[in-house]
Amino acid sequence: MRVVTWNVNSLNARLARVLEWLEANEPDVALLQETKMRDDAFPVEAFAALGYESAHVGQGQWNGVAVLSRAGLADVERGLSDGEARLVGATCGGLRVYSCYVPNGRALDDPHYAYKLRWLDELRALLAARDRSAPVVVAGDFNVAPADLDVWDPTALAGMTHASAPERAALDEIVATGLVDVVRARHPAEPCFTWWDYRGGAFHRGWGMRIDLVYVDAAHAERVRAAFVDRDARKGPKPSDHAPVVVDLDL
DNA sequence: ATGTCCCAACTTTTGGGA
Repeated sequence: MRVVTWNVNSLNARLARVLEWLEANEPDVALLQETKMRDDAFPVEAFAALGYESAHVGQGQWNGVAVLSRAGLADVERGLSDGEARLVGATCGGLRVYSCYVPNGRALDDPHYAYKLRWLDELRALLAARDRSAPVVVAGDFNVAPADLDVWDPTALAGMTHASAPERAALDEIVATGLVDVVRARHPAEPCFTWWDYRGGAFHRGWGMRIDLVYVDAAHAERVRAAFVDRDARKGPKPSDHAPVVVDLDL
């Protein structure tokens, strides 16, 4: 079972690249974030032509998350209590998956930062209450770099969002529900960045962060056969500012 | 580091968000 998570930064702007990537990499399940479209605009047919069923939670201009699956798609779960289109869960052939788009936070003293922490805590509560009998993948754009290894220059992030202690503690609490960050588990020393700012030549300068994460429940983490970032997908014309993160599971 | 990209709209440029 190949699962990918990818913040596409507008599915309208990225559709050709997403379809091309799906054809080339053949994931069984794709978890998308920042589709930035309403449900009635979601390209159901384009994904169906590649063999994918889809579940989309959209709100229009901002946010928007989706699950695409070639392994079945049932028991769709839509959103948290905030009403924003930031979470969709589904069961794909026995695997429970969640596509997450965590609030950005904007700045440490911004109300949006407190909202980010509340949102992460609500996700933690949802995951703490999950059905433990099924394998689960929780993935997406968490807008948090879990450790200093996950940012190009920790000193540049001092006093900024994405690397603050409360955000990292919120991720730790999510992990404590019994999850494993499988990219970091398999690559303990490489940064494995997933996002680079469009500005300032950040990609070519190596100014990135690892904020797109894939968590697998601890009981199935040893079934991970590969976990990697497809950095090449950040290159070329009209890229997203995020790269896809791919995990292969032998379930 | 803030040099870009994407969206909406009182749209052909600006402002908000990331």
